[in-house]
This record gives sequence, C-alpha cells and structure tokens, in this order.
Amino acid sequence: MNTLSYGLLSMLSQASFSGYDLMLKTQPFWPAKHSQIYPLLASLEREEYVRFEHVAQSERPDKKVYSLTDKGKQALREWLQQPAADPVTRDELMLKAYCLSYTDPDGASRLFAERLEYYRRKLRRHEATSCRFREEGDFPADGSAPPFDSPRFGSYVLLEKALRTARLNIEWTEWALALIANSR
Amino acid sequence: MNTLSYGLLSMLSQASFSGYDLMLKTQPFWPAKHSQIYPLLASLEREEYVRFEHVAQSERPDKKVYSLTDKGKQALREWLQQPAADPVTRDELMLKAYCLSYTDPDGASRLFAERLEYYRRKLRRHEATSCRFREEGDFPADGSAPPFDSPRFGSYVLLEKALRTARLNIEWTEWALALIANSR
DNA sequence: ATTCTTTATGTATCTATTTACATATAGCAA
DNA sequence: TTGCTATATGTAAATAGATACATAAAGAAT
Repeated sequence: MNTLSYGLLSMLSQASFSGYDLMLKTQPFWPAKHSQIYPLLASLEREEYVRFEHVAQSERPDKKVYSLTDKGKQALREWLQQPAADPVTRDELMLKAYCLSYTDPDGASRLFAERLEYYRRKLRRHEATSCRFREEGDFPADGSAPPFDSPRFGSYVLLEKALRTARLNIEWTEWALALIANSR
Repeated sequence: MNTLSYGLLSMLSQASFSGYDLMLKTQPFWPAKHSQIYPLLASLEREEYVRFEHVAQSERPDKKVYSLTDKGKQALREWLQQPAADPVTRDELMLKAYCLSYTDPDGASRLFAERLEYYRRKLRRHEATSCRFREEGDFPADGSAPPFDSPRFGSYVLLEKALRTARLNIEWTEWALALIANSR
C-alpha cells in the first residue's frame, strides 16, 4: 500500500467514483496518469479494500464505480493515525531561475508571464469550484465552514489553501515581473 | 537530458560544486538522492556538458568539483528558451484531509500541528539563508534586489517566494487548527 | 570506547511514474 | 469527413526516483 493507494481510498470516503473520476480528482495534490490508477484499483479490489459495480451508460462508455469496503475504511482510520510525510514540490521554473542571467530580460519576462497565466487559470478554477460547492450545498451558503463532522470539512480546508496559494503565487510572479521590467 | 540534469547545469552556472553540494542545493525545488545525482553527473561528464577536477581535502574525503563546459552553457541557454513545465506538488496531508472525518478533532489537530512545525522550521531556515546572503554580500546589504545581470538575481527571487510561501502556509495551518478547535 | 552525524562517492535493486500502445463511443469543429 | 476532445478502461515498456548496499574519515556526543 503506497501513498497514492491511500489517496484513492481517501477520495472514496466521500463518495463512490470511477477510476477515471479518481484520476481527475487526485491531480491537484497527487498527480497520476490513468495507467497508474487502474492497476492500483485492481490491486485494491483484489485485496478487498474496495469493491466495484459495472454501471452501463447510454451516451458514454460503461464504467466501474468503486466504493470502500469495511476493510478499506479501517485502513483509512489507521493511516490517519500516522503522521503525514513531508510535501514534495518539483518546479522547473525554480531551476531555471538559477541561471536566469543566461538569458535577457525579455526571455525572463516570457518565462514568468507564462507562469503568471498558469497561476491565474488555477485561481479561476478554484474560485469556480468554491462557487459550485456553495451552490450545490456542499458548503454552507453563508460562506461559513462546514462542521468538522461533515465529510466536506476537508474539502473546505483544502480549497481555502488552494485559493490562498494561487493568490500568493500571482502576487509573487507580478512582483518578479516588475523587478525584471525595472532592470530594462 | 531530463529536467534534473538541466537543474544540475543550472546550479553550476552560479559556481562550481561537488555532487554532494548539488544534492543539497537541489532539495528545495527538485529533491533527489545522491544515488540519482552521481550517475547523472557521470553521464553529463561523458557527454561533455560538465568537467570535474579532483580536490584533495585533509579533514574530509576528497571530492570531485564540477563546472560547466561551453557545451553545458549553450545547453542552458537553449533550455531557457523553452517554456517551463507546470510545477508538481505531492502532499500526503492533503490526501488525508479528504477523509478527516474518519478521525476525531484531536487526531486532526495532531496532523496539522505537526505540519505547522514543519512550516515554521522551513521559515526559520529561509530567514537564516536570507541573512547569510546579505552578510556574505550575495545580496545588497540595504535589502534591495540584486541587479538582473547579477548571478544572484534568481536566488533573490526564489528566496522571496520561499519566504512568502512559508508564511502563508503557517497562517493557513493556524487557521485550520482554529477551525478544528472551534468544533470541539 | 562506541555510537551518531556529516562529508564524500559510488552501485544494485526495487518501486513509482510516465509514455506509448490499444480500443470504443459521442460530440464538436474545420 | 476528417480530426480533435472528453469519457472510459486497460497493458507494455521505458524512465525517474527511492532504498539498500558499500566504503571511508573526522568530529561530536554519550
């Protein structure tokens, strides 16, 4: 059982999902391709952490909808008792920053401007998710936090982090672009 | 040539380093073990992107000090023309947040309190680095930014991001801990 | 004295992850 | 009608990364 396997179980604690859904849902915090997810789900099913049912769809391909077994729920409770491993970030732009003087201010601006667009897209997506959650009743409509007992408490805390991080990254990138522009 | 290989070249654009130094320097933005670094350096040397000289040390083991060749510098310039790949973050705590209701407020507080300590340690380290850079003359003593042409411009921009991010993460974790405490 | 940590370099093996190969249906755009 | 995207599931092969094995010497702590 590796971290991603526990991550899949964790997503399934909120609702049942297909492998394709899980692949999309894990992207923000543990990106993985479908070619990694499907074999893991098959293994989790063999060892009875999850079960699935075939769901026929008329307009789309049929799917397998997975849900937690009691063994899966127990595994989650034990996993939560363990401290979380340190987060890992890998960012090519940060590596490029070390040799920024090998290009000119125009080249550097282009790199940071592309990253700024990436952060802005992220913020827009998180804001849309926040609205959707409030409209669909996952979060209270008044903007307050769901209670700790609610299965949405975790999503609320995560979304808040994602929003704050995106805004900070936008501010930092704009600050860096201004520094580069001032040097011209 | 993978991303980490370019990252090693990028670090070498600032100064010459041993494989051990490079392993330590890459941790913040592209963590890698020495067992991954050493073979990459050997391969970069075979293909003449870097060269090394043996440096005998009296009080420590001898080392190989690597530096960029002209071919390595050219490779860096071409790499900088390409847009940077999207950053990747993998964080077990975020996965655990999805099933937080499977534990109690005490268990959840413990998880977030451990992470808070991690972020505080990070901030202290970054602040120490910032002081060191200013004392050693890498950054201007008045707190202003090094000029764009300076090989330290990138480090300055990166350190600023690290400081802002660590502070935001501390604030977010404290906010989450307060939410959990209020539910008790 | 002994154990632990840091510096320093390397290889062998295993696991995790990505890329490519494969297939199928529906909708949309050129 | 041809190609592109999204949904949906899978396998094969390659690469990237982690763990374990190996060695060595100095200093600090116990």
